[in-house]
Amino acid sequence: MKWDTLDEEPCSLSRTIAVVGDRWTLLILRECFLRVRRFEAFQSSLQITRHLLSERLKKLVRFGILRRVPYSQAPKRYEYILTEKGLDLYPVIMAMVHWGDAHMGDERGRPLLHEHKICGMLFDPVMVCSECGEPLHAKQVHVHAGPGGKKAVGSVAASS
Amino acid sequence: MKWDTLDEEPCSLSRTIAVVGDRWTLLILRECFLRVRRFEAFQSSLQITRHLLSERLKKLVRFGILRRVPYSQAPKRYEYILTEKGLDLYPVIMAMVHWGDAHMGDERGRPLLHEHKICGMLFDPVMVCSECGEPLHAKQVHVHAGPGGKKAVGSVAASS
DNA sequence: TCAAGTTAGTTCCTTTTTCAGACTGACTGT
DNA sequence: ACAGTCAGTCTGAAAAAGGAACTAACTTGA
Repeated sequence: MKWDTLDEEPCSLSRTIAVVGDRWTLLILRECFLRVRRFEAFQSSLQITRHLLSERLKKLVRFGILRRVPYSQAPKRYEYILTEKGLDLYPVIMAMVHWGDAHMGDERGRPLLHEHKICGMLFDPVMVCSECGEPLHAKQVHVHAGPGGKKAVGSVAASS
Repeated sequence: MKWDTLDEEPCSLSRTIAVVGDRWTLLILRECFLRVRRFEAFQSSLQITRHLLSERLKKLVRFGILRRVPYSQAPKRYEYILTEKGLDLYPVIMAMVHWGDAHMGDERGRPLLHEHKICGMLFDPVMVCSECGEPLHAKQVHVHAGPGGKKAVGSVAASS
């Protein structure tokens, strides 16, 4: 598996990793979800080197996750705004936040709490089945080769 | 933000990234969920260098995501098995797979299909609110500083 | 009008990580 | 005795990341 052709693998996880699976990308996206939009703001809140930030923003624009939108003509200045494709990464980030809350916490409690504006409650994100609505567990899922797949694979029962 | 102290940041996303946010770890975990357990099997299916595989497995054991279990005494041989903490990463991987299916597909269709053994249907994973059960969207979530947080932050309305 | 500040990068050099592949050691099966 | 398996380790080269100064095009305030 080559790192620079990961987005051509017949595996949706590989393709996602090709986009968000490097050292800074998910942290940049967290800032986007916290409404950070400008180069200097990303740089100072993440302490990422300017060079790498520049590269990562270009990559996210290239993959259609951020849009580079001018907000000043002279001098030319741009801000970076999540597209629909970028907004759709919210579940990925929330899944990681939730795992961190559950398994990487310290004695001080969780760093952030999330309130659902729809119901007004503090909540945790839960991954459910689109068909029956039940929470998903690895051992209850069976994998089939799809049309874009290479070969059949067994059931995704986790090593127990 | 330093890469090697990311797991001490007051941010659950950073802490999760400290564990699974490097070049190979999530791909190794995908193999674990596909019931791969042995060094040679990881190596040949991922084409990862043996050195890096060894490092990554050690790291996953150190963080309590895999257990190193002997299956042969002479010669000493071990296999790597997901712990509960590791199994709990399933939603992270499924969220990424689903995003890849939705946004990185090619003309051939999705590589894998998932069947929920509970209801028998092919499904997509959906992230919902633990309190009201509605699907989550970034713009409907408001963030508050929690006990382990540093400072208050605004609402997570995505840059629109 | 002139110096200082802001913003969005680029350039250069050093350090760290990753890659590719050979090598080791303890066995097994024939 | 000899090839093969398995789980790694070692080494040197290549790629990526880090740190910090520099550039370009303005704006602001004195």
